[in-house]
Amino acid sequence: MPKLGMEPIRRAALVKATIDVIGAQGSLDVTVSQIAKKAGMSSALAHHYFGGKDQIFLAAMQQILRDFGAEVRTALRAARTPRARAEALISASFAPSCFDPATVSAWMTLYAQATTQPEMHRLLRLYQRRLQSNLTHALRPLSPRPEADAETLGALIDGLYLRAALARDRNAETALATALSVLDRLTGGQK
Amino acid sequence: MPKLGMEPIRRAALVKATIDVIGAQGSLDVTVSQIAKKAGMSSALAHHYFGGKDQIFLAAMQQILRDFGAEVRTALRAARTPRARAEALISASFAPSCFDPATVSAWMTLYAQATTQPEMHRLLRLYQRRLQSNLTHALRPLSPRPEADAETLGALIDGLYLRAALARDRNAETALATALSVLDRLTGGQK
Amino acid sequence: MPKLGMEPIRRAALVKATIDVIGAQGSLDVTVSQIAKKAGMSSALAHHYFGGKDQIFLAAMQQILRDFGAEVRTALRAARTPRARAEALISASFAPSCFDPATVSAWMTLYAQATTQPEMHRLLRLYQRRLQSNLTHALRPLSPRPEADAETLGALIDGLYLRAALARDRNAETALATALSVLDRLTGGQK
Amino acid sequence: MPKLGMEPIRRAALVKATIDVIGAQGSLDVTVSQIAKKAGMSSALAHHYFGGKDQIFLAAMQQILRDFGAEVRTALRAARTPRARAEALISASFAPSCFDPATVSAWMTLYAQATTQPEMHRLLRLYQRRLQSNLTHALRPLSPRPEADAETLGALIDGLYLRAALARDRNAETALATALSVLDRLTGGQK
DNA sequence: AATGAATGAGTTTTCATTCAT
DNA sequence: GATGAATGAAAACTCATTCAT
Repeated sequence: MPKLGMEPIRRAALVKATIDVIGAQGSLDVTVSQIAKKAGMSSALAHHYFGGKDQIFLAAMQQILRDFGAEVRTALRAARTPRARAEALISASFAPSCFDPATVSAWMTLYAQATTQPEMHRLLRLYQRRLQSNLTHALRPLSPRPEADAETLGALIDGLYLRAALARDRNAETALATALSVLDRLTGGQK
Repeated sequence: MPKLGMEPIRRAALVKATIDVIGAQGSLDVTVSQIAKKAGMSSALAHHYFGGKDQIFLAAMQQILRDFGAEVRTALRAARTPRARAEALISASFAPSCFDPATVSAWMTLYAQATTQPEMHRLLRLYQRRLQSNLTHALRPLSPRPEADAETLGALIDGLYLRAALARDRNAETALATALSVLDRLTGGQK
Repeated sequence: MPKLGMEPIRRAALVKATIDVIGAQGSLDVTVSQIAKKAGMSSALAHHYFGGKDQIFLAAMQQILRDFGAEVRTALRAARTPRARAEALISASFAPSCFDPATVSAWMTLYAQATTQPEMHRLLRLYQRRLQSNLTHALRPLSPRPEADAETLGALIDGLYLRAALARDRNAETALATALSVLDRLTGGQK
Repeated sequence: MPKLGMEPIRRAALVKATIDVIGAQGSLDVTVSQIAKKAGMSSALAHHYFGGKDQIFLAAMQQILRDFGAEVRTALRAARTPRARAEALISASFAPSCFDPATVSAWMTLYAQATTQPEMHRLLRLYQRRLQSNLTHALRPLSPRPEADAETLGALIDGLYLRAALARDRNAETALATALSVLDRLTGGQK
């Protein structure tokens, strides 16, 4: 068995460490040194593998979105009806993992940085398009205007998440219930 | 007799400069020196009048929310029916001034900082509660569940704003239309 | 009655304020603004009357030494014998007023600044010469080597004060007792 | 393999530079930049190795006391009789190295800072206790009240040092002679 | 006489980044 | 592949001092 290149291992460790550190201190004001230390290596090595702080951050965001995407896919796979698929998409957005402090901070960072950093902007758009496309597909059999309703639902999800994430009292359930009730209205309660 | 009454002038100038600088560079990574320079004074004076960077920021955010609040009140005053009041609230959220780059950056900053800075968190909650209260009041004659619908509309507005603000192509109108159409559905189209 | 010039009043207020502020915060790291505020005037006025921070400090030190000198003279006036005079000189050095935090800080400052600031050095020498002269005079009828013994006693007083002042547990009495017992030995217990 | 083991070297260089700079300018108002420059490195590195200015200062003071302690131990080792030990302790306090401008400034700084900085206070107490203990031990066979006499001698040494150090005309010898003569009196001239 | 206004020069401190080994 | 060493550049903040009124 050949000795594996360290690169993917190191990169993964750094990405995980980034998310951990952001979560631990609930803020994006983390230093490369903190991240590298958490990942068990020198900050010089972090630079070596990523080139710079921005890219480490970017990779961490990508990872979070990738994780989220995976959860969504898993949920979708288990859903047997269009209605179930729509519900799965909504539920995934309010899953406990989405309210992990690290995830919340990362999302807020993403929003804030999307105004200036093209890469972050691209990432955010990617997430939005994917959600839009998934929702549209699920709503097609249920709604006369699937695109428009998907847009509405997507925005509603984001807005509800924003509020639930920033409220100290974890009311993810309320947010979820609200979103599902809107789904009901949009689809006339069809299953 | 010394030159008198500069404090409010300087403070206002600094607040304006803060918004300008954030808007101009589309990012929250602005320094006190940049702000002070833009406001035509030394950074020392900025510290003298505000005490520190955080407080300058806070004052700027408060100003933005105050401006927004004023616009909302003006719009409400012209509205003669509950329906018109609801529309006014929604329209105000998608007014051109809300899409000014400085305003957008400020909002994103607010979201990002609310996770850690208690003052910013308080400010954001204040905005949310005010919107919620205004919407509930407007919906009371139109909806059987005014609180729940206000919550839905509030979150929808935030979500739509987020998307419209971050999309480079200015589609505030689409967002507005979407929000109004949801208002229609929630109220059964009553006027 | 002519309206008195403000100058002496302001200067006195500033000197007092300086001592107060140093005492209150137990450190020489006080700003002109703090002092001026305490004295109820603007820092600009403080500069106007004193020319600069160093001079304010110097005046404060002079005041402390002047106060100490006055106490010494009062004590000497009440002393009827050489022995009583020597005791008065020693007692004055360990009077409660000498252990006032402001006084202690001022003395330490004086020592520290005497290495560089000629004015402070002069002031310290003045104090030392005066003590030396007073002690010598008091010891002349009691000791075969009044100068040498005065030197010894003077240094001992300084050393004991240094230790008592820096010890948190106020042991001025012990220090005083030690000094007096050495006086006894030097003079063979003569009264 | 990176260059290794610089930490102790850098730390030692910084400590030495601190003492040098304080000595050269005879004042405690030295900046980290000055120290770092003298030590041939960037101020950032100084912070990296020490964490902050206060800790650099503290380390410098500790070094001075350590050096002094070493001199004392060396002198004690050569002393064969109690009397010789007492003389050694006294002589060490008036050794030429104690009158090096840097050392004098450092001592004055120590006194001045001991009123506010707990670490400095601890350091000073440590020195005082060590001297006290050494003197007591040496005086035990010579004096009926070794503790009290040690206290007297210790304070006398401090007071004489203070005066000699601050007098521009180097009269360390006179101070030493005075201290030794008091030792004689306290011990009845025993050898 | 008095002061609010204003600042320049300086301080400590932080950190992403580079480099020699 | 890996790291300790090192720094430049910049940040926030402070304060004695000056000035116009």
